[in-house]
Amino acid sequence: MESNLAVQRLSALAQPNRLAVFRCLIRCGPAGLPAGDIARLLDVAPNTLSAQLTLLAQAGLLTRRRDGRSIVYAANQDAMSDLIVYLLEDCCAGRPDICAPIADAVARAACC
Amino acid sequence: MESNLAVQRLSALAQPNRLAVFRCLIRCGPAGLPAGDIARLLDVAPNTLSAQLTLLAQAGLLTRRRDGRSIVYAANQDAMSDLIVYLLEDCCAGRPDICAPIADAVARAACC
DNA sequence: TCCATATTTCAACGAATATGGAAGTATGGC
DNA sequence: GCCATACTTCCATATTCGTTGAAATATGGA
Repeated sequence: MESNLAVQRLSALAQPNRLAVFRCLIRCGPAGLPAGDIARLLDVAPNTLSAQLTLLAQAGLLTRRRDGRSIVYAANQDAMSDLIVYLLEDCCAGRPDICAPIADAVARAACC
Repeated sequence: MESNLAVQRLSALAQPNRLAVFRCLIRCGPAGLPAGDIARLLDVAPNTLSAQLTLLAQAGLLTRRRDGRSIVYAANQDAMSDLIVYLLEDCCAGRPDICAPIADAVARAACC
């Protein structure tokens, strides 16, 4: 993954509403949610939310598809794993004792 | 981890220079690097870098200690693991098939 | 076709951020 | 004490970001 893309994704997530949107969609899984439902759930103006969704989608963190009058957004898990892998890269310079704590934490986080 | 803290950490990482600083320090491990060395490595003005280091440290992503005339910065791995755990939280709403790809990617990323 | 719903785009404003010059603080050596 | 080194803090400026009202687009139903 390129550094620019990582920054773009981190920027997209680095805002309270956008992080909430993303986490909400992560929990929804591939089914996703229409923009309107997200706006209601998070109590954000539709046009404001639209800008936020666009930003997340441009960063590759969300996918969008039309379903009738609604536009359904869903989290892109690959983008998320790529970002995490990038952040963990080269974390111990070959010394396992250094990054063992991180590896442990990640293993515990595996939710399934 | 609180949402606010997650946003603060994501914001701190969401800038090319700061991400480079953090990755550089992750690779250095607990030994860390003096501010001046980082400035030279990344070719950033000392005062600009100082502001960036302060921001990363305030987010808890870096620790600092004085060593003679130098101030040595090191990556805080716990902060990083906490952030990653937070980002992975609730990722599959109880359905293992959904987040298996993420779990796989993270397992592959375990560098040691 | 006409209307209502769902969402986006545009333009503009205030707020927050990034950077750099200049001055300040802390440490170590003479 | 004095000076050089290593960083930081302060301040001003330019840029970017987030939000909102208003207008535009797309879809589905009567």
